[in-house]
Amino acid sequence: MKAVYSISDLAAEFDVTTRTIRFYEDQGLITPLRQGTRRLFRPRDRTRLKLILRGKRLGFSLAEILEIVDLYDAAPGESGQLRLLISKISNRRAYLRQQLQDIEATLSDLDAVEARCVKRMSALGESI
Amino acid sequence: MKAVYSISDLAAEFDVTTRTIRFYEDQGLITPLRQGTRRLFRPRDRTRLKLILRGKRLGFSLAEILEIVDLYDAAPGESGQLRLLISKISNRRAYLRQQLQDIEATLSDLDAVEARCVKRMSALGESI
DNA sequence: CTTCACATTGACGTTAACGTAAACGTCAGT
DNA sequence: ACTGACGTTTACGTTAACGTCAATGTGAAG
Repeated sequence: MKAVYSISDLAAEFDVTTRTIRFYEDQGLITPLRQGTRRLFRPRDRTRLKLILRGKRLGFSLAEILEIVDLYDAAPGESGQLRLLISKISNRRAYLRQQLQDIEATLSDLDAVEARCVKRMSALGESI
Repeated sequence: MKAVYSISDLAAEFDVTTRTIRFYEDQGLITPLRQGTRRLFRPRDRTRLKLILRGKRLGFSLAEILEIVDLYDAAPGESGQLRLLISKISNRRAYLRQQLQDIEATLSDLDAVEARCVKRMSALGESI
């Protein structure tokens, strides 16, 4: 666990292009330090990137992902802000639960398809 | 459960535009019947649409979704085809399992954020 | 017959999320 | 001093998944 990473370090580790990482910075998703003109990524930035990619695998847009990762290090002092944050979290949870249902439904569909498939194969007298 | 649906029936039921449905037909995702020039959607088409939208919620592209829904009513006779189908199913399962992990990780993250949040509120002496 | 809601096919416009190319800076190694 | 690997910004190109007209057809109701 290094203290700083170059842009190509992270690109290699997470299998994205440097262009992608710069684009994420452009969109305000990451804010690496600078040493002169070069970007310096701290562990914090690395974590952010990891979260971004996780969000992408779940099909969220970058705008949504920005909202989500911003939840993580929001430290609002006022109680109105806190209430808003909690409500956002609740919305996000509802969405994720829907996704869970979708995945389970799909997995069970796949089970059925595969079962038919195996049956058909054994009918053909084939070994698996 | 009607026998046939108009395009706007389905659009209303699933909260998409007719444009979207026509686009899906264009991409070969649905193939409704025709009565003259008009589209006639059978329960089969309705089910397909439902599957498509489920795929979308999981962040799949239409191309991927086409592959997935095609798994469902593939009835290949030859054993090579069957083996291929089973391998595709297995790949899909792996992807879905990754998504499950992502969702669980995110949910647990949200738990942590919320806990911090609640703690902060109680420190402010507020009721929830 | 006309109106009206609903349908059709084109065709161009739009947004997100990068890809790609150009033109250039910088720094360690030989 | 030169090369090569790595970095930078700027800017135009691309693809997916529709949106948005426009022009037109069609069937039932008044």
